[in-house]
Amino acid sequence: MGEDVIEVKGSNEERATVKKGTTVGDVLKALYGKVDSRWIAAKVNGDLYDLSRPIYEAVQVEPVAIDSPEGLDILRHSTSHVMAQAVKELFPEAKVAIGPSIENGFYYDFDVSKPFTPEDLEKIEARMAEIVQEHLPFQRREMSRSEAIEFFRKMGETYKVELLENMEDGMVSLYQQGGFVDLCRGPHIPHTGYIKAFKLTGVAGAYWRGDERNPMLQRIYGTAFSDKKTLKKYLNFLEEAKRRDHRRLGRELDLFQFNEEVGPGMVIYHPKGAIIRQILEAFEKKEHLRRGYQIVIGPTLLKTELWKRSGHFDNYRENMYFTEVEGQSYGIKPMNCIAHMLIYKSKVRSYRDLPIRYFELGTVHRHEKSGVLHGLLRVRQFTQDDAHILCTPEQLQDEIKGVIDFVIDVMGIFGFPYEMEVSTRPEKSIGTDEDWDRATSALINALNDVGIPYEICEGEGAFYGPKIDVKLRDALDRRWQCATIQCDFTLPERFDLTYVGPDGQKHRPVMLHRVILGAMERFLGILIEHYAGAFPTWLAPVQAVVMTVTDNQLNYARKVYQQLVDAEVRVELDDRNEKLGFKIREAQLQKVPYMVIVGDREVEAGSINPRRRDGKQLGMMSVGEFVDLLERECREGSKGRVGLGII
RNA sequence: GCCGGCGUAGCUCAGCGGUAGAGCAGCUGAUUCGUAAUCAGCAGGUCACCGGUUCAAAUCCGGUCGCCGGCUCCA
Repeated sequence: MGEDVIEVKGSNEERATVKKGTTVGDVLKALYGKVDSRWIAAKVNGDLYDLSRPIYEAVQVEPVAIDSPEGLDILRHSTSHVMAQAVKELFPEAKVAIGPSIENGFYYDFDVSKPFTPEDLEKIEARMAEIVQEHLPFQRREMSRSEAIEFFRKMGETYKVELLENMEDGMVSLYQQGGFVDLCRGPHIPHTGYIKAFKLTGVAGAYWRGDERNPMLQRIYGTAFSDKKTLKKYLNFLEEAKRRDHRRLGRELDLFQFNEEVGPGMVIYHPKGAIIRQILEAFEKKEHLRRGYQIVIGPTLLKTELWKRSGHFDNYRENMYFTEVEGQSYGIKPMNCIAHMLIYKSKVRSYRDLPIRYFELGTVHRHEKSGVLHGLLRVRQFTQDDAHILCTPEQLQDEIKGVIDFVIDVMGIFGFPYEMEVSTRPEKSIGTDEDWDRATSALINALNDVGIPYEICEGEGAFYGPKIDVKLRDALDRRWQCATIQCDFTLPERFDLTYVGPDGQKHRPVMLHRVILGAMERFLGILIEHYAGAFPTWLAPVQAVVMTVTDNQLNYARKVYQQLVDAEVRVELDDRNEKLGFKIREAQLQKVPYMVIVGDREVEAGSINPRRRDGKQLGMMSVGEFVDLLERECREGSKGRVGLGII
């Protein structure tokens, strides 16, 4: 083989020999014998490369298509560069910060004296469309970091300079399309013409480097897809999500309200919302009792002295509400742990008593910043399905595993997809390294034991210990923390909790805070969006509506209604003087699982005629048969845990 | 808390310096009807709140409160 040629491999058996310095694009052509217009970049020995980049060594090359996950990432990243170009052309004084691709799109942050208006966005979008038409190539070049610093300093791009100054690399890469140059690792699409479908979706303030002490930049969000059809599909999904929004469904289904006169972040449950919560709470009590938890109830108001001892006053004061009664300062609980500590302390505990698991549906108040409130998903008063487990260090891992199993079991019943994260020691934290290591590995070992995937979030733990968080997604795919399992080293110590070991000596128990659903409010919000308001029968606030064809069947319908009430079915009677179709439509819009139709034929036969929410008519049956059917359906939907009449 | 947008009837929205509107919901009456909207009539508003500009403010300006989308923070 000559010195100026190299052998390259494809992803399967493809082989080719090319000259040194051949571009990635030409290598692909040699390997696969074709040029696919969907190919926008390639993986060279696993690293992403531009098609225009030359190859000098024997490598393995694999194409990246524009509609693959990695391809979409590249496309969106390139689109963010095009947006930045348009912004720089229209607003030359704007300084650019960062512009990555994100889940479902991209953004770019700019420092501008005046925030962008929606009209600005239209202009930017229009200019971007022109740039796309120009088919400007993305050109890569490399320079030393110090050269790059000088380069961007001359341009007045102070944010790029700051980024570069914080980098370690000796060489950095720059990308240019048209007159716009950006510091960037790449790769990019070959030219701007590859952008077939994009849309700017919004503008918002965002702190430089995500730190609220830094200046606020203007962030423009957008998205891009490989073709117009998929973009359309995505925009439709956003429309669909609006219809699933729990705030909208909460009003339409008469579940709850927020009231300006009451105050922000305070939920008022209407009868139909309250009954769902009652079902969830009844379900939770049963599930906890059968797993060896004891139900306890603590007070809402505790003396401020106690919050000082627990550390909340020092670490959590801004989020707490305080009040004064008879010259004594009290704090409203933002967490439920304190009373549980005091219950533990109420007598001498033996190692034989452990583990102790205290469960409380505890209502807490947290003064959340006004801008973060969000329907039921982020409120100021909420009820946690909270528990504190006190155990010996030896029992810790099994206890964690027990909680993980509990979470998996419950999520399985609701059919939620979820993601788990382990958060490790943050900078600002207390406790010894040994404690942290032991607890962190206990969490990780337990997850490995159970065999479910998880992400590690370095430095994201609570100041008092590492934790496992379980995240659920709302209708818009935003992630919300629900279940959490947190180790705590400080509270057992601050409250001097002990147990007597087999050696007759006092020992310090280990403590876990944990919630399964998290907050009832947040969980209900996710629940509403997950089912789009069409709750399964075991959770539906109204399981059936009895409706007559004409007023002639009213007396009979009232009897049927009463029989269903007696069987503990959540049932309503629609005795309005309306046509059947109208009543069905209303029940349908209320997403009631069953409509129980009663006409002359049913009166005659002493039966009822149920119609399911999906339109299926079940035919005539007796009330008893219908009750059995509902009971069965509740049991099936809740994996056997909940039947009729749970409360 | 920060950046931007928005607050008109119970709900969805129109009106954007010159007498507050529609559809749905509600009420009354008629109709007695078989699986997603029967017909007719009636009633319903401090245009979020406070202040300013103007002969005149729902409309323009400022402030407050609330909501929405983000950022930061979190169950």
